[in-house]
Amino acid sequence: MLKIDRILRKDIMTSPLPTSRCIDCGLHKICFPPSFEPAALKQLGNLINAQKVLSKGDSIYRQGDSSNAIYAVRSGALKTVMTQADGTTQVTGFYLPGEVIGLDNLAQSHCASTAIATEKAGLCELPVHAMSKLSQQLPELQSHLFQIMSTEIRADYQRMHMLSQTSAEERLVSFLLSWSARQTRRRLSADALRLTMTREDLANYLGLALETVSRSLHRLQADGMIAVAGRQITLLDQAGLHEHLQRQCS
Amino acid sequence: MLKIDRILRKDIMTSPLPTSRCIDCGLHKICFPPSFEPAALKQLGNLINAQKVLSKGDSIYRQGDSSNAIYAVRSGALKTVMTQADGTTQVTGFYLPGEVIGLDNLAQSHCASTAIATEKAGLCELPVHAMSKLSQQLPELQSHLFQIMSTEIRADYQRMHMLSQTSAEERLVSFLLSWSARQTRRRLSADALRLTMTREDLANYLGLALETVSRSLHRLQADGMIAVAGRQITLLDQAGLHEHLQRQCS
DNA sequence: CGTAGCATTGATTCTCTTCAAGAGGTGTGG
DNA sequence: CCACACCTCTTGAAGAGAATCAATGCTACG
Repeated sequence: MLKIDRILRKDIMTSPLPTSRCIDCGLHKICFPPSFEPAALKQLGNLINAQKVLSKGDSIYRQGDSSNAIYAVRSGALKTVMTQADGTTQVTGFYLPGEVIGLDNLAQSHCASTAIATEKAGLCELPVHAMSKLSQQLPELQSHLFQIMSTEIRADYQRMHMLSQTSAEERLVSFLLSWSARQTRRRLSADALRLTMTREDLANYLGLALETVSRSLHRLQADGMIAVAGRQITLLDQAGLHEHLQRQCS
Repeated sequence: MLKIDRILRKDIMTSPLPTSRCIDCGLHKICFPPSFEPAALKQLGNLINAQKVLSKGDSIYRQGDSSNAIYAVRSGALKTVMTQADGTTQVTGFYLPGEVIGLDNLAQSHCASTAIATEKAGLCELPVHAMSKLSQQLPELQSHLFQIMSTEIRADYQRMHMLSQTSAEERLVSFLLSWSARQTRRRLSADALRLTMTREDLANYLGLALETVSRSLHRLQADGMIAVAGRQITLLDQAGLHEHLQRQCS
């Protein structure tokens, strides 16, 4: 018998649980550091209360929803978007398998953003309450949560620097290199990038106009640094790209 | 007998501990939510291993230092600064009494930024290790830490939106209003702001040139929204300032 | 095969930066 | 107590980079 907690949107499927054990998941070494004992992983797996499947365009939670879970991405890709009081929006992040969504909702009553699948995606739902409790017993889990949150904060500072101090081209380069690093983490090619978002979302994320993204990519291609084929981007000269970031100082 | 763990800089004073009990601190209702039991507060106070006093320009920790504590500001003001690989810097935050510095170092081995007093400041040092342990016993402390971290992440998203989507004037206005809110939290005037940083640091924080900050303040003054007298800024028309942010959409 | 969403390219406009000079304010030493 | 130096802030003029407006091209999906 399938216990369906609550169907938020008609098109979010809740699959049965038998395979929902972290230890069986090919991503567990990415989601959680190797220091985790199998026993701990099993406990963690036990508290996953549902695996969700989203089709492109579906949202796993929406801004204003009451927040009671965080999510680990198993497959596919998502973005998070915040709508401001003035109606403008900000894309706050892109998420790939092995990454965690919803840290900004942890210990908060309502969601501050909306998480949308940019392609068909599968997620594990981790109820906040149960996870807090488990963290009380597993110091390594608590510490891991502190760690991914502080890492997120650091990454945010990095991004603010990028948004406020660098040129359009530099932003693109730094984004591409970080995307490459994320692909590497997933054991994918460091050079053949497959972007999961539209130019518009990327532009919003980088604080640029979408035309500027297009033009900057074009310029990088003209310089022989990359090859652009729609969302398929190949890094031809990683060293050169890194140099691009080390702005020449006097 | 005074146990001095380690003096990082010659000019950081370590004062004796007798008054280091949160419950005695006028700020404890700001540092920690009212839900904290007196007993919990006392335990927390017990783990403060030093109160530090910094004079203007001193740093409590530096980028690259090994990180083993977070800090609560008791008095004065500080800023945090990150130096990038390319030598440029980013001011990542300004801190006032009752606020917590160093969340980005929690569960990380090294500090990613430097915390500098922008005026004489007093801080409580909270050793991370002891605090993690205590969080294992006090669910409310763990939850409070999760909460301030997720709040920080949300604020960062907000700031990214500001940095990437708004005009110089809007950034100033949004900064002034948020500064006003922070003064209110400390039961200070919501209108008579006393900024603690130079125009240069503010400009860097907002992603602008310092000349632009100066000019934008001038314009806001000309519009009768504020009165500028160096770092003393008076909000003359809060409603008008709020309108400034609700960009007129079609 | 046609349409809709996504992406590229071009021309123009505008905001902010940069460079430059000078004014105000503060602290230190004579 | 004043003078000088240093730091901070203001103001002006010129230029650069990105946004905006507009049109066209591409691709994928029904």
